[in-house]
Amino acid sequence: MNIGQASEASGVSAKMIRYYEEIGLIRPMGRTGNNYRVYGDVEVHVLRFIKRARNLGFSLEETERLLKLWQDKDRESAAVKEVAQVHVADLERRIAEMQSMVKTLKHLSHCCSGDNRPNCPILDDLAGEAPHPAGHG
Amino acid sequence: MNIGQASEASGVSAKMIRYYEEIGLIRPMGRTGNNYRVYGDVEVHVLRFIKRARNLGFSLEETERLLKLWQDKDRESAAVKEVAQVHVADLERRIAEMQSMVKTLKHLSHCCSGDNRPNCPILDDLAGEAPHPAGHG
DNA sequence: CCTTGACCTTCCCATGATGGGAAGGTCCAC
DNA sequence: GTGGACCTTCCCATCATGGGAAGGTCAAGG
Repeated sequence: MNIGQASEASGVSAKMIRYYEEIGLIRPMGRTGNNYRVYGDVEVHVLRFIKRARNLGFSLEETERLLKLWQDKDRESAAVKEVAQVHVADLERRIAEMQSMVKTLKHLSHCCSGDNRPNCPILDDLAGEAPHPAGHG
Repeated sequence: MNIGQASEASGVSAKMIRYYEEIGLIRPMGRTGNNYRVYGDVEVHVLRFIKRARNLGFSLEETERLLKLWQDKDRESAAVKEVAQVHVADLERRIAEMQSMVKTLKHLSHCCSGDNRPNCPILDDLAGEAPHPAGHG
């Protein structure tokens, strides 16, 4: 299987497959005589694993840890759970941060007439002249 | 006022102040004879505006639009509201995406014994062998 | 007057994950 | 043998930010 077919089968772009190889996330693939990378079902399975991890928001660094744990038959599931829980905590922190932004923005938008007049509480807030400061950071 | 003092007064790093100037977000500052940038209260106010916009999650491109609207006394508040609402929609989309990840991850973590045994539903899911596929993307 | 330290300047590089595209080699089908 | 669809490597861009080097400037204190 060439890289294009592996890409098709895994949902990971050929560009990314080469990149993952470059950064050591996946092993350098064997090459045919014409210098083409060759993939088998095992490699496609790894790529799909990576893609799913990425879809769940894991960084490539976290994905690498998960991949190693997956391939380590002596792993402790606690280690996997730890990676997941740290990631969940990070997601929840970012969600809370964004929700706070949304809350402020919705309030300001609600207070904005949104017509052809120039007066605008959103700009007033950003300019630091409003009763409802931005307050995020 | 030198760039260090403007940074102190605005909360924007000197590095970023120069960058904002470079990309045209703020006007190139006047220089003293020794080539130092000089800032006044007006510039600090602009920098604080930018910082607040960034704290609310606006991109620099959106911030530039807001800045121009702020400085346009003939603006229509509808234009400002539009920028804010588009941004809110984007935030909400990203929040929903992350919440979906959290939901899946919490479920998988809950099903994981998290002890010294290797069996792990989190890895099973990532490997595509689980009854609860990742399903994000 | 000279040193020291705290500023300032520009320039290059790095992040994280991804895409675009150029220039060149290869292979298959017609 | 030719065209098109692949493959290869290499460089550049994104977005916003920081690090750090190399060199200029200034103020305070000896």
